[in-house]
Amino acid sequence: MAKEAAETDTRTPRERYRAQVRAEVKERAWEQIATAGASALSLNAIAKQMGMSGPALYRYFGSRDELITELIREAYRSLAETLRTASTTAADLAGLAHALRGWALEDPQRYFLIYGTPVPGYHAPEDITGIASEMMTTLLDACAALVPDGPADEFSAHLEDHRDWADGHPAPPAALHRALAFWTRLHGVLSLELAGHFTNMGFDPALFFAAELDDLLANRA
Amino acid sequence: MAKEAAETDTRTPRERYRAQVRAEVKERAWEQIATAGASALSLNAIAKQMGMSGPALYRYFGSRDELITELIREAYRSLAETLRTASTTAADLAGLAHALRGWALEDPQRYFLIYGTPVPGYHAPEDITGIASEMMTTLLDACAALVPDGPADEFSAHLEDHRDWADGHPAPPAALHRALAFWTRLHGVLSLELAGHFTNMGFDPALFFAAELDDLLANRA
DNA sequence: TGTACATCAGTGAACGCGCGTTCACTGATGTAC
DNA sequence: TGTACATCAGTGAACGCGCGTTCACTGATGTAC
Repeated sequence: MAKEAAETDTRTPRERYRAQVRAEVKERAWEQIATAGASALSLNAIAKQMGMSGPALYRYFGSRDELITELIREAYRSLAETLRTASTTAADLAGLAHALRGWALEDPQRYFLIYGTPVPGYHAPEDITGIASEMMTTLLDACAALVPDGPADEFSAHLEDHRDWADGHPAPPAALHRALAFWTRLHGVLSLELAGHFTNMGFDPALFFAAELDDLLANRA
Repeated sequence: MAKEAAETDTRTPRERYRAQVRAEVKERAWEQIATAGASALSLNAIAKQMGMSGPALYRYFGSRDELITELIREAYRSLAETLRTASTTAADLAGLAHALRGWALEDPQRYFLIYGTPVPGYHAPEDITGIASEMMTTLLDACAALVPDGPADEFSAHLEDHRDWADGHPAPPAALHRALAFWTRLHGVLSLELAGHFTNMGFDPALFFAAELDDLLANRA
């Protein structure tokens, strides 16, 4: 999945085993999250599921919070990776949009883990911010390729002076604006769809998503 | 707040007292939700805060779930009411948008209670759907007043045949489309803002919200 | 106005549950000579 | 190749916690005659 498979594994058997158990713990955790949401995630339950005792997991994760943090990292990485892959096969915004939607529908609770209701107490470690913004790079690439740097609207002007989040990306302000709108508009549709707010409303969520995407693609200044 | 104050109160003292305690329970519940999120809501904690024993609350609410359901109802009603009020003073979409934003910022966790991550197990009682869609009526009124029923795009055509959710509202398809977009786009910006995804990004969320609103107001077919 | 009864708010004890987490320990696996 | 030691995965018992919820009961408040 990540590294190229060719290079020989220099890890000791113990290290390999550790990594394997850690992976299984996370796998079970994802199952739990998919079924009952992140708030229901329980170390003891995972341990039981794996046929071991609760305290055993403390060999692998320092605490419940540490596990959740790791899962959040994994989710952000997975999303970024998905978009990156999509951008290599079809480097347009439509491709990214559908990759995003697919990723979200694949596991709604994973989507909500990163973009859903924040737990008032929890504060993510610093490195998360960086990983979270990785996906923006792909988005900005696609937007920069598209926008003809037309006359900037008011907010684009504001973005020109507040582009820290773009992390040095050379995209013109209009592209920054479009990347932001891409993100928030599709999130708007997706999150409401995943949360079930469209059920019983009658229309087809996929068509609505497509319509929002079309509007995003329409290049008007 | 609700009914006109003039009409004499026909309730017995006991009924009045009951209503008062119920109200206080809900008030404390809202405090708890605002501070620690809905998942942390605890009947026992509320009871302790009110200086009574845990089981006492079961005189007022059948269960924890019943209390939460009541809070959800209250949130939907409050939002609908807020928009309704806004529409009487300034009956345009901009007024509604700012009322919505104000309402959301007033208590982010209340916003998330209805529009945030759904708990996989929980299923709201039927009457909630109706209350939830009340706010749509106000939205549709404002949109119908605005849209000149121009040539419909593809999704509007789809909406023409799938307008159950509009509950008989006579708004033209383009207005339906705009009402939906209004809802989901502003939700997109708001929910990400409230969840803190814009912090450290540098730009001003209020300006971005305004930009999205402007785009919504721009009348193009 | 006073007495007899019904209603109902609130208490305290209890049940059963699962949680995160610590600790001292066993036993297997790896390492060094 | 064999022995002595160190590392470390996993166990079981335990702590303390708070939760939702039930139940039998007390005592105050309201109602009917």
